[in-house]
Amino acid sequence: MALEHALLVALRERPASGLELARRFDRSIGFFWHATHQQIYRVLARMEGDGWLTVEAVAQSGKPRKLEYAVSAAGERELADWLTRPTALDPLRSELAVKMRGASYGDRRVVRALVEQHLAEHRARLAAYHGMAAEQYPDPDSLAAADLDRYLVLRGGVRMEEFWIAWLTDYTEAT
Amino acid sequence: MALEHALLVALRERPASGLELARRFDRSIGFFWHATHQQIYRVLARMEGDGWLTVEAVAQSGKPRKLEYAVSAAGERELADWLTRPTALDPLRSELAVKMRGASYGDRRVVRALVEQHLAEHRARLAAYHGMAAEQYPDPDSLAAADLDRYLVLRGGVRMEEFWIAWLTDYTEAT
DNA sequence: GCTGTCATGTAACAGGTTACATGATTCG
DNA sequence: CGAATCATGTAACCTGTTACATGACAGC
Repeated sequence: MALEHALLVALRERPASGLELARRFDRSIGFFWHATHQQIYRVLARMEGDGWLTVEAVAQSGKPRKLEYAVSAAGERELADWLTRPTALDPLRSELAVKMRGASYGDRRVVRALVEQHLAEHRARLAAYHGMAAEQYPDPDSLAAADLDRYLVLRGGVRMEEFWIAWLTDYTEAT
Repeated sequence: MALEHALLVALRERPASGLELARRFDRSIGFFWHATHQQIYRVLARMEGDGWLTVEAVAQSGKPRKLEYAVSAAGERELADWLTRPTALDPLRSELAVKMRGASYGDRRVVRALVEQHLAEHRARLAAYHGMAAEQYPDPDSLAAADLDRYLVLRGGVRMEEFWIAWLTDYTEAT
């Protein structure tokens, strides 16, 4: 499992509650990882039981109290160790690709329309990522350490959307 | 679930046994979908129970008999219907991206080495895909219908590997 | 008879999704 | 009071992975 380690990275960047983590996973880190709040709560509880995290109840003005998690020394060791372990190539599962491949067994025009819809959504995402890059990293050449890492992963998100746009455009032009 | 539908596509292209499907999923269709033989057997049995597939025991010379599955009329209807249903954007989960983002919480040089190893594997895959394209589709401009679809998905596989190579190269040059 | 390959499976588990439940607090 | 938002969780289910089991057949 790697959600645990994605959470360790997120919590080392900044301690947070379960819901805050879920929201963060819908943005920055979420280019390449996603999790629902239900799953996050479950995993946080287990990690705290394993001693990787510490919890603290934090009162908030105007909102219910939240449980803020932070990485413990044992969690830091686990994260550092995990970072050195080899990783298999990340498999991609694309339902859309299966539909593109099987288009001739149904209505090709509908499949083409689905592709065009995805294309529009990927274009919107690309624009959003460009906006985030311009806002959060106005001067990319002067970045270092953790800031540089975050920027480079955002660059990956941009390239990913460019990949989808290029491929799906290719498809619509050829069909 | 979409493994069922990926199997319907694969079996409409050509009836096959469970193990043959598993092998096929490691190649052509496998750019964007993967499944182990254990999972495939389980799903095939359920699909046959649902009436989407027919089975036939086929004797082979020099090998044990195999169970060959083919798509039934009900399966064809289901596939055609699924092809018209909208699909959410395919989420990508990348452990390597999490490691890149968290590199500063461990040994950055080791993370960099992992990235270089992935880079080499993606280069090898790209070469393999180019080889498949040259061998199976020597004249892409004259393709139509199912052959065109398969070629366009292979193009997607090529673009995918190019995405990884561009991004990971980017990363190694910046760190 | 042993090893390797082909072929089909079972069982236990881990990971992830979906639907629902509960309570605090603010705002109209 | 009712609706909306924030926050934490439970339960049931589905999907996918890992480890193991079984048997047929070929070649040495």
